[in-house]
Amino acid sequence: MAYRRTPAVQARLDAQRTAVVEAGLGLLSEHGYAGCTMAAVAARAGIATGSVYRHFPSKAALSVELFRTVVGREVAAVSGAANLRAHRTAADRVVAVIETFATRALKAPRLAYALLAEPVDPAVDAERLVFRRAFRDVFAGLIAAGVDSGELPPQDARLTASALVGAGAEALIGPLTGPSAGEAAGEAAGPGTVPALVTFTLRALGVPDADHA
Amino acid sequence: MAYRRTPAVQARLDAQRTAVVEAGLGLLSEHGYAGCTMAAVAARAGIATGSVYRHFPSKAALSVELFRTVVGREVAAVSGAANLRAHRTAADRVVAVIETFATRALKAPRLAYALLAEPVDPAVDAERLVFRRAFRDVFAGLIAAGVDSGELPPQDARLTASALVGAGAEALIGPLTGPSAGEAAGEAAGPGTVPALVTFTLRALGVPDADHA
DNA sequence: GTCTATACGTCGATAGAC
DNA sequence: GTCTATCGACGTATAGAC
Repeated sequence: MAYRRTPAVQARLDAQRTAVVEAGLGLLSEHGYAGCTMAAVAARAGIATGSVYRHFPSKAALSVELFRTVVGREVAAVSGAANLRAHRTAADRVVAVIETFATRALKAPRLAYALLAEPVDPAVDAERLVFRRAFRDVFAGLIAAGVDSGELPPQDARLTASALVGAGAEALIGPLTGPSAGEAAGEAAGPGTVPALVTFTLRALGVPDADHA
Repeated sequence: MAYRRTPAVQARLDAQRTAVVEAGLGLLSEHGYAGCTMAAVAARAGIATGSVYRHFPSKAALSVELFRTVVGREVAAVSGAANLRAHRTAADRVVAVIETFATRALKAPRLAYALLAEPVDPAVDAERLVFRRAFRDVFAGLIAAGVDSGELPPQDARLTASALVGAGAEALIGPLTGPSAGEAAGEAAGPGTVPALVTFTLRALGVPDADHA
């Protein structure tokens, strides 16, 4: 008689896989990809090192899954912020996205650095491209609407959106690495980072009165 | 008696190393890092695959050297453009950097994509961070001067500089991948890319009359 | 240049599910 | 009784220290 996986076993396997992912997310938040060794993940998940390979064929595959999971959260968060009914203008929505993104990043700097800039396996690098596209599309929709309504000056919404994604990411990398890493001083994540980024964004969009209170 | 490398041998070795780098640069320009296999580099340099390891301990080391070489050129090019005496304002200089960078990138799209976004070995990824810092510093100096002179509104020059680096890089990735790669249409590198990026830059800097001809 | 330490991925053995 | 999941140590490669 052939062996058939019972629901109980399947449930246990699923739980174990979840535990692996949870362990990986925890390590990623605390020590970035540098701390995500297979041994460390396994230990935190309470299983043997070799058992991780029952769920992921390689470290790269696990790394990609962790990346996608975290990025999924971030995209959902900024999308939610953009769609709040309190925001009446396109600029408001774009700013909400930037603020949400930056605030969340600065609140979890190690994780944000891991997602944005930490040198990683090429497989994860490839995922970064798709995640940036996702953010770009969020921006592009908002900007296009603003241009159509006449609120924003005519512009290539796609290009402006890409530029804002790059600007936000790059502007955060400095403040992100400053406090945690032992870099040369002068990169402190001053409390002015988010407002400064917002001002940059509004100006870049071509909002008439960019220097708002 | 110990073996002593004669000048003639040394010269031949140096020439071989140069040939390897040249071959790598050629492949990088034509097919990106994807085309830079050790075998392909060796073949183009006219030596055996194993001989490449006489000059570079690993593929990663060769990749890093190629990256640094090309980026060095780019930094020199934009620095030169920024320092032209014809430019009278800080905004002019910043725009010159952006234009130079973008124009050169669009003229060598495969190479630019390799430098900016292609998934690569983590060692090259780490180099990207230092190269971005170099560009940021170029911008930061120009912007700080503009703020000091009152030409530009008060702002964190460091942050604006970082944001512009990210914006320029990200805005180009789309147009760069569009024409060559078989992506979905709509990402064409229209002739308006550079002007659009310049407009974005001027607005972001807070230049009063950003909508210049 | 050697030597140690770390980390990925695999393997044989054991315990347990069917 | 057969097949599978788990363990944990091992092989191998690589990076960093001395």
